[in-house]
Amino acid sequence: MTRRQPVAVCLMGPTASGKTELALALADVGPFEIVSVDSALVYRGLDIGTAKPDAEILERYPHHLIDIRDPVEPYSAANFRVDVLQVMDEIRNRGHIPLLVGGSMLYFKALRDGLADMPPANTAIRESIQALADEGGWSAVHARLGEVDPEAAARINPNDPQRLQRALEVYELSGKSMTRLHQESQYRSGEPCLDRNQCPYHLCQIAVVPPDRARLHTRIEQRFMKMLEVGLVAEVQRLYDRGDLEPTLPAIKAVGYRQVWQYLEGGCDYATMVEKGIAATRQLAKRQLTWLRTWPDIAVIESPDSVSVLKILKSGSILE
RNA sequence: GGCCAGAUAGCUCAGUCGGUAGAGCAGGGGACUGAAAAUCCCCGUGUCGGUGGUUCGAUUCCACCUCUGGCCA
Repeated sequence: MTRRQPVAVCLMGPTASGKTELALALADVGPFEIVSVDSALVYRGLDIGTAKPDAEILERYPHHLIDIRDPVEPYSAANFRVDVLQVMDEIRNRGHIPLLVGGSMLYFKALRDGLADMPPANTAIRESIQALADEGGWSAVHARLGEVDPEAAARINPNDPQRLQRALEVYELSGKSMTRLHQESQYRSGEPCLDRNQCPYHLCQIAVVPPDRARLHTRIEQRFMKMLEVGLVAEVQRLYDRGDLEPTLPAIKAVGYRQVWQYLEGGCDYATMVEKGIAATRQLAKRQLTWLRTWPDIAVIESPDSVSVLKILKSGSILE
């Protein structure tokens, strides 16, 4: 079977579902190079709490897009799309197949569907919008957005500061509404515009979806307790002690880090921190499963079993 | 042993001047375009500790009992 597009394999699934071990097993038997699709693994120094593979594993199984940012530098889905396409091309040029593994579903979506051509985040603009919110509440931001982008204002909940801020930011930076930029990226001269958004790879998408939520919850709890045992608090303490990191940064808002940070600040006791950290991980898994439930063109497996994955890859003619 | 305060959703608690009850957290479902491990939306029936009594009617008032705190011995 011939394909016009090169192939890449996507391994998706909620946190603690066993994606990493599965990827390692596949790398042993196929011409794969592992690419992390994870918004927290990109940060250096976030190791234990992100369940990042240890140095020895990374030595034997190189992972792309891990440890590519300092925690002070925010990473984004747009950055990811640029980086991942470049990495995938390099892998392809070596005659290998990209094995994309992770749980950041927006990143997978950005790769698959592309992103509209919009200005990147801008600190100064965000601060000015935050100032407007501090003064008049987020309803004031919502009202302002209603003047420049009524469709976005109708779509975005007035209580959703992140999306309100972004939508207004896009207008302030470009002079065009987010709604209009979104439309312009889909159509150019009245014709569907696919060159920018289309994914140049054929994606074979496989998801690990544990059928038993209670068991997943148990795994999550055990894994968090293990992280604490092997030094999660000390790891966050090192980040805390740097002095240049803020709890508003994406890296520090990551599951586990946010809760331990709060504990280190004296915001809660140890037991509460543990409880909140576990709950936050369960909630993350739930959101990831929500994405997966309606994700198109996906092969679902119930456990991280490399045999069933190989069967899928062979039936799709991705492996011999 | 005596006195006092509690006992209501998985947890912490509010409340019902007597007409069978509601918040936060947890949990479930959903949304998702440069912060996404983020951000936001929707979802609350539970022998109101047990047994009796008063009452048309008790989770609410009364008595006793059980349990948990605290104080006094």
